[in-house]
Amino acid sequence: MIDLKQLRENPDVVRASQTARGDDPALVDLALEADATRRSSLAAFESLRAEQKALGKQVAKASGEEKAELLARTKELARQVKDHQATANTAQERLDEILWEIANIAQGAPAGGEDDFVVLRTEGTPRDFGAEGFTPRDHLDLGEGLGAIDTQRGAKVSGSRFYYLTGVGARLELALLNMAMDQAVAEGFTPVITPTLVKPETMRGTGFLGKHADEIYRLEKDDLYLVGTSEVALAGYHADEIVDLAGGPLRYAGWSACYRREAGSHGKDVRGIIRVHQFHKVEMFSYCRPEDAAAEHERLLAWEENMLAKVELPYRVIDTAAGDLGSSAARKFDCEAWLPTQERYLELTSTSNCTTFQARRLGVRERTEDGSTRTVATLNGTLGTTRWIVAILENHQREDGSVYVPAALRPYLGGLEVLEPVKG
RNA sequence: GGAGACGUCGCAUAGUCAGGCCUAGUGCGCCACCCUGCUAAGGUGGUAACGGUGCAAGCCGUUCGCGGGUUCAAAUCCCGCCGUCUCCGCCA
Repeated sequence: MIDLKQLRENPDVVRASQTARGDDPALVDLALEADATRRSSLAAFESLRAEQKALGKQVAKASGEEKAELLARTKELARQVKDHQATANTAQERLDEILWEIANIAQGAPAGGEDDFVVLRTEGTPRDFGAEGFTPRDHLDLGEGLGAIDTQRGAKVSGSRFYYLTGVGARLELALLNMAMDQAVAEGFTPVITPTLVKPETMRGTGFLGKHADEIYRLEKDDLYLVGTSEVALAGYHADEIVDLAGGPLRYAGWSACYRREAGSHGKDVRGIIRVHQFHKVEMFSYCRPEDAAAEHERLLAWEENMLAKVELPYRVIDTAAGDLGSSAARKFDCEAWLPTQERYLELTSTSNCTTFQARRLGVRERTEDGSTRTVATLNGTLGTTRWIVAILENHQREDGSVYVPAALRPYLGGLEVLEPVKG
């Protein structure tokens, strides 16, 4: 949720952000209107309520005829108080409804939609398989050859977009995620294994129940949601708390399974494990002071790039356009690895600066030096996911179907330097 | 799944049975000041969040797990929900 004070003082900034995102700028005026209604109705209720309380005290002291007369007056007053309270409540609810619909204010992100990103940098050079004299195989071919990926049985047991990781596939995922965890811990993150089922208010607070609510699994019977990322559980971790940021940002590295319905992506990335309903991820999450958020965002990006360097992948960094941010982010950087068989870049990491948007919805504040409280900023970023296996297999494949293991990963694979095919 | 106990201002606790003097008391902790040549001890005052209003000091409202209800008036009475703990059952 954006800051109501800011909306009052700089409505144009919010309107511009809504427009850049392709959202409705008229919401801003609806909010201002609702806020005015709320304030006037609240003032009316509060003065009546004060009068009622004062009269109530007199009732307690009075007796006899005097009391009867007071009771008559105060009865009528009570009725009015109730009416005004209802009006004030309605106005408050109306305002909340609108405020919860307004997305975070984009900051520095290019305007436009999914295709309007800006490429910030390109790192590493894709291999020239033509020069090497062979046609690269895609990750599923390779994965099946290695006995690492089994989508057939995944579909048999759970349906499309499910898979088994077996043998070196399972080991590779564990290796990658353990390496990610170790890096995070070395950088001072607190490792956390999070719940993957959360209550509606937590899911709503993180901003995932807006336009993309269809992406999320919901357990109707229990009124719980399956998280699409541990960001959700980590954002909720300090909900309704006043945290201490005097010693710097609070940084958590979440390890969790992630679940996505992939509604509306029928026919897209149907082969292999690029786009699946369940995967595993190590996610960085940071609570910091609002003025430190931009710098923290750069740090999260740098840590992501560290991981990409360790697995020796060519990638580019993009600055996501406003319309592709998701409702909570003010800015988002994605790292996309080169995918040789599709000759395109594939998102491997995503880091978002949610400024105070999520924290305000979730009630995460800090104590300032003057003793007051204020909302903190939250950020998140990917350190590793199952999908990385796709890029690792394809980029590090050799003509015989074996796969080179990046040096940094070897300690996590018992020293294995090459993944060898299990058959022909 | 069954039974019971509990949920109060950072922590601990009083208040709930008998609704109004609760503007939620007390202790601890914390902060400021005073006193004591230092330290210990002591004294005085302060000590929540959110919102409204005001240039400001301040004033007002809301919040006693959450949501409803009864009443002129609810921490207190009634209903529903959530959470914690204990015991029993069931399953690891």
